[in-house]
Amino acid sequence: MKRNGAKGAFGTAAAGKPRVGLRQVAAVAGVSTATVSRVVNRPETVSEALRIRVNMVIEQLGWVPNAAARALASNSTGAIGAIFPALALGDFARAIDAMQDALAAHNYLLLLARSQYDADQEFSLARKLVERGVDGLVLVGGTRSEAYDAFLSRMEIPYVNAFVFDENSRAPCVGPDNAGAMADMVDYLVSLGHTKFAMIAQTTRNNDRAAARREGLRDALARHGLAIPPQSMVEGEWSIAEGRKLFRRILASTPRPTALICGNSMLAVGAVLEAASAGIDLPSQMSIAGYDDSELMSELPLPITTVRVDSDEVGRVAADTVIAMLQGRKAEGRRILSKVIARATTGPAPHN
Amino acid sequence: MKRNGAKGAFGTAAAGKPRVGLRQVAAVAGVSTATVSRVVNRPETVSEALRIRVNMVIEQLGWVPNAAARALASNSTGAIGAIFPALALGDFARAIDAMQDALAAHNYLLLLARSQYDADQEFSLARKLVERGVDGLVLVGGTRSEAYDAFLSRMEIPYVNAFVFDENSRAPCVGPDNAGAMADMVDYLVSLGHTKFAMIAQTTRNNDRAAARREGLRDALARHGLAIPPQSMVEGEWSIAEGRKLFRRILASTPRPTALICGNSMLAVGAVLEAASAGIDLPSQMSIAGYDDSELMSELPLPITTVRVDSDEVGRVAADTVIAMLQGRKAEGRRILSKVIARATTGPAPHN
DNA sequence: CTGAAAGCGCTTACAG
DNA sequence: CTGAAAGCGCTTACAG
Repeated sequence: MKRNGAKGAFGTAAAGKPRVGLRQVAAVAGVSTATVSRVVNRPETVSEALRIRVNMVIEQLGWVPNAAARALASNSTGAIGAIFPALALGDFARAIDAMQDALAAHNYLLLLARSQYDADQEFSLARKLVERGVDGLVLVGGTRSEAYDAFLSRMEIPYVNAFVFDENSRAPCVGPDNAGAMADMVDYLVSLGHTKFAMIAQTTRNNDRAAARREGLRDALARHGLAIPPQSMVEGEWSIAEGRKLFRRILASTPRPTALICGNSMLAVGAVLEAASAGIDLPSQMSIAGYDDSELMSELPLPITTVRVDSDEVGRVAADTVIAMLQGRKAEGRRILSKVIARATTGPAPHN
Repeated sequence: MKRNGAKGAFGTAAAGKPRVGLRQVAAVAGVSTATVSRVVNRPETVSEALRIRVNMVIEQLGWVPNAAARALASNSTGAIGAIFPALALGDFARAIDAMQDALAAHNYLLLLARSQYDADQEFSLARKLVERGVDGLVLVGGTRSEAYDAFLSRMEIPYVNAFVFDENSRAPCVGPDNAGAMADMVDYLVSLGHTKFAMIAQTTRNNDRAAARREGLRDALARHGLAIPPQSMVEGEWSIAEGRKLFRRILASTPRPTALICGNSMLAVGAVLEAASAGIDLPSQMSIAGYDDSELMSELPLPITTVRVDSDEVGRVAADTVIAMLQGRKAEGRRILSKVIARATTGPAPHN
């Protein structure tokens, strides 16, 4: 049941437009369709004369190969899917950029989706991407429902967990040691004499990175014989306004902490700005630290102490790892380094 | 040349895995492949009994349709491509989020790519997206090379120009009147008595929005009998550090302007911060205004005057417009409103 | 190095 | 409402 008005290698001139396809290219060039395909996909297997001739015809006819047909025939789409909770947050944005570059270098296209920190939405997007035939997947975090996990292994699709690191994960992980990063921050602040801590964590629901950071902080404090009282542990999203509001809450709690750790850069900026509004001098009266080193953290009048994660590296390595898996090479995952960047908002604990 | 070890409707049980497909679903359900397809795509055309039976089998077998095959057979992929210069900049990030939601509501998937303000890269990404079979395209801006333009019309793919507005464009435009937005800002500042202007424009290369804003500013000034001297017109990227650096340059130029307009929010933040460092009081000694209303603009100690564009609306309407075109409905494009938000960084011109 | 032809997994007019 | 079957536009073993 032909959809075109005519048939045969040349016959399509009748109704509608000829819709140039590989078949027409082959006909005009006087070669088989196999040869055209080879010129495009494995040019080294074709004689130079034919290669040149075919390429000229392709150019002249302006043929654009149909990726759906190619995917169907070759069982591979040349696309990698990535699902991020959000696209515009500092660390993620940088990783996405780096990932796209790394994939492009290997001629893969990145299909990007955003789950809004919603587990169901992520699963549903993963299904859509797989249906659409991505060859591999980059996911954020390593915690998912049984059904989602089962789906992933049933589909036998290679994927990596980004922004987390766990050697025992079933999929390769490419990310920082979230708990360890926070422990480093705690150690740094304890070394400054702080004993009364508070935290404005990033919402931990559907966010195993944030949860790991919170636990990392708790464990590190415990190691020093310290603890955070419940009223000094709050959660917020990713905004300056939220950081301000929650800082007020922390301030009202007793005992007033001398060291506040924020779960992301925007919360930290909000807290620092609100401290100024409240007339609290940093760091003499209180130390504030963040997580994620966006430009804002260093450019504000009071540069903010934070944890820097090489997010470009996360994106680049995540991309390379999926590609390695697709090529059947060993894919190991990699722990990405993080480090405390001490700046003006932290200092020795005030004397009592 | 079968790739599977066996053939026939049931025969694939041999080697490898059965790879459940529509064919197996049909066989198990005891219906034709046509019926399975209808159950999935036009369920209302199938009797309830069959629909239920088939859906159970689909569920039980965990069948995931192959989008490549579907695209090839139906000549439509259910995907819309979008190419943005960058993904994480305030206005773009918001538009992308809104676009994704609007597309998802119509069951379209968004394929997102990033051109880095590079015209060649954009053209090449457009080709890749079209090869990959997107049904439509959302592009940023309305200026492109002849070859790119020709490609777009040859492919007969519906697309919209986002973030610009031009009634005479060959494709529907969904965006603000960039020149008019800047003219409004000029009018506002002139009404405050300013006559000596400077601008830190966003780089205008490959950016017709930034160019339009610069020209809009020039024209508006001319209407008031004013002009910007060359040394008071500089260009920068999207960063606080750049805003700081260029503010220093503006400050060193003669005559020193009393009103500075910045091409984006980060440049404005940098300029405002650097003004503070330079001991220049805003707005008594100088007025500074930005463009784009990110959270930063209102949350810093000195809230910054800016132009707000409803970017969510840009994304939403752009998505709806492409969908309308795909459905063969009239697609008109739409001018998105922008408005000046006066805040603390602007005020009456200082007396000489 | 090149070609003839089957097959990838769906959709959809056509006939009933 | 349902089914038999052609066709979507490529790729790729197989044979030469």
